[in-house]
Amino acid sequence: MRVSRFFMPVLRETPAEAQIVSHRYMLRAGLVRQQAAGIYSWLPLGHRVLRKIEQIVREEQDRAGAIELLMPTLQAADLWRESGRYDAYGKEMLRIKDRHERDLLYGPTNEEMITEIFRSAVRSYKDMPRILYHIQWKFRDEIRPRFGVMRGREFLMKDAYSFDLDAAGARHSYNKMFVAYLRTFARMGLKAVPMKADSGPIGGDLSHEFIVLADTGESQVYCHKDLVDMAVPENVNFDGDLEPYIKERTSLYAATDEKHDAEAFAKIPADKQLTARGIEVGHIFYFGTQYSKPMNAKVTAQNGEDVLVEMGSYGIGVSRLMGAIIEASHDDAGIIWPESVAPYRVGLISLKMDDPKTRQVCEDLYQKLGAAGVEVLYDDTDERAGAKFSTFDLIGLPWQIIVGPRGLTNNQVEIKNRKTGERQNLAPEAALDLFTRRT
RNA sequence: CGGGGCGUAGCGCAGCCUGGUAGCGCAUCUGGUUUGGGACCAGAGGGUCGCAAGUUCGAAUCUUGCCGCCCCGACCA
Repeated sequence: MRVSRFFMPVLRETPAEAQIVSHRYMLRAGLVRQQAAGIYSWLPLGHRVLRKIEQIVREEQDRAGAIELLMPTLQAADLWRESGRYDAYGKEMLRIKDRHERDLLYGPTNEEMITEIFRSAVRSYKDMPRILYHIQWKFRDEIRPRFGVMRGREFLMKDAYSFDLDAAGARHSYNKMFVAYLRTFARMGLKAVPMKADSGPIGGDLSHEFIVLADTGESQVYCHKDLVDMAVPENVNFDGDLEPYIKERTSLYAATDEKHDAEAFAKIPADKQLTARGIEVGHIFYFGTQYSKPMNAKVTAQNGEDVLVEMGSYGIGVSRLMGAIIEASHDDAGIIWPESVAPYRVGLISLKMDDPKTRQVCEDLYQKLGAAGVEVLYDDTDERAGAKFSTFDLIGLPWQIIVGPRGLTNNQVEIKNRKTGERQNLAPEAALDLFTRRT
């Protein structure tokens, strides 16, 4: 993409409403625009990041055996009356009437709907177990939205739901999601620690929150240091025994403020005690028959008896993750995107568009990088060098290729790593090779 | 919802206390000089001063009501 034809409204100054760093940079780098309290438009750069996060979530869900579908944002109130939650949910739920005065709601979550879909389609144990998920916009009318996209009212969420014949099966489904989450967050460059959690209004008795450690996190967390850098499970057989992966983590102390047990924490060796701030990016629940019972979701088991299905639900805050990633990865100049979610991998910066040699080398690099499938954002504008450097540091692409007449007198372009700040001078062909051979 | 604050040009702000018909920086446009870390000179455009009512000869400024946004708290992916 050429900057001269792109839509990337960067702000030199910070809008007054943005307090925390991720919010400030998201506005300044032109990732989002606020439309109302807690409701955002996703501008092209932000949209690309959102799609990349979403895709990582999708791939890891699929790998764990979950199946994607898509449910609507609007739901009929009757469905929620069946579970009893229409009245229980309170003002957080946005309630709407259609032209016929029928009660609708903008879904804050989808347990009822997925239970309805499942019960109407599945009769036999032979179609079990299943994990179904979708990635869809939700709305929760928070009393006070804040921190930009980190606590919006409208947000993109992956929510998965598991259906099993018995508690042991449900436990295995829970474990699948547990492991999938470890992999998902690690791929985004995040260190997410599973912590014991309250099951909250959704209910249930087995629940973990996945917390990203970041200084600006909204909640206080306590955990064993070894959890932070624990290796992510590779080559997992999701149909095999997953308990060892779970035990490895749950045997070490980790809790959010609400569940914190100071005595247990004190038993950790002092040099392993970690008190930090955290951002919740995922939450998994096992809740048994809490919805299948009132909604009468049953299947016939092998012995011919009808049994209520055992369920769990598993959320990831997809749009929130963008904020969390920035909180965890930035410096004074701007965002530092991990390569896996960066809107473009490479920024190609022409320092002097009216220098024929510079232009020719840039155009050639741009064309060849593109042909090789490297995502490149090419600044072909007449801006001054300093302005371009600042902009590219702000938007945080992992790599910059800086091309100017000074370097080209020695047939050199400069490669800058945004994260480390390391620079190296290479011939244009060598720079091209550096990015194309690794893809 | 309780407490605090803010709404004046695209962004950041001043002006309000003490009413007299709107200003600064950045950004934008034109011309020129510049050009490897947010240039300089000259000129130009751009504002229902959040909305409404009231007070007044006159309201960005005073009064009342409403709306929106931000921060702290209780709540949440």
